[in-house]
Amino acid sequence: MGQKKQRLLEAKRHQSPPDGTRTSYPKEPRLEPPTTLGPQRSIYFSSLKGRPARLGSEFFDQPAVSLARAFLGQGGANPAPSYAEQVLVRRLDDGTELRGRIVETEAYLGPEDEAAHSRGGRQTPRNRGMFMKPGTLYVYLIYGMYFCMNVSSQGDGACVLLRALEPLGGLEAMRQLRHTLRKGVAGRALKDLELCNGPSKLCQALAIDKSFDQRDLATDEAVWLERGPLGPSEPAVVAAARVGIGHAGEWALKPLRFYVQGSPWVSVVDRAAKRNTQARAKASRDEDF
DNA sequence: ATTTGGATTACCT
DNA sequence: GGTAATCCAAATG
Repeated sequence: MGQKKQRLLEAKRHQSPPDGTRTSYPKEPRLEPPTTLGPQRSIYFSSLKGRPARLGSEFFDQPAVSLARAFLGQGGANPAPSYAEQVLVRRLDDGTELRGRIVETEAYLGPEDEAAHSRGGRQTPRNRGMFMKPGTLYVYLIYGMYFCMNVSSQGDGACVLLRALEPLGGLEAMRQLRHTLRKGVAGRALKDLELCNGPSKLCQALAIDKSFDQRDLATDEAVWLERGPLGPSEPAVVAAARVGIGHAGEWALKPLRFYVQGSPWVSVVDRAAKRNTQARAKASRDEDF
């Protein structure tokens, strides 16, 4: 009931931060600028003051939890005072660039993490990417039909799963990719919110498949990471239990999933965290009076 | 050589 | 809230 309303309120709040500049979510499907020709600007430099937009290997060389938060624009190895949420960019063969701000991640810590594919130090042909240098992609097939995309971090067998993006560019191409790659023939058009709000959905939307396994996010021509626009402050990040790992005992409960608080683009909102947030918000409202 | 199950999604009641 | 879909690869014999 109040569920939907709450979500709208959250979206709205996040849409219009008090001081404006940080984030703005499109109110309606936005038509993309022409994507017919090759890049109209360099892949490596954005218009932002000549600052290199592409993140290099050093960014990925931090522990999994730190990297998982850094993807969301929080602390970590970002040179202060840079509080940028990171943008994943995928350049299709025809030159179309698809962009999405990373809003949800999960950290997998390596051998000791019972929920990780690398648990117990298992190293197999499939999960080799987890053990390669930070910034290496680990893409694997799940449930026989979907892909998940991870980025290797510092630490043996540690990596970060990308779980959700806020689509920023190439939305129509994403919609088409999702439409054609989706299993059902069925066909209502997907809402913007449905494009990238899940680990396998974002892989479909960006046309990421097994062929991207073990590629280097720092140097690959078809996929890379850019610093988003700088914000005045770090985004609020929620830490919650990871999704879809019923087994793994105590490890299933650890707060190793991270998402941008209040973002409507997140795949799963943590109920407990949400209640706490509301309680805090209410408390601070009450204090204001 | 066989068996088992999954870091999910979409559609059902 | 429940569950079918779908197949690779890890685990086991």
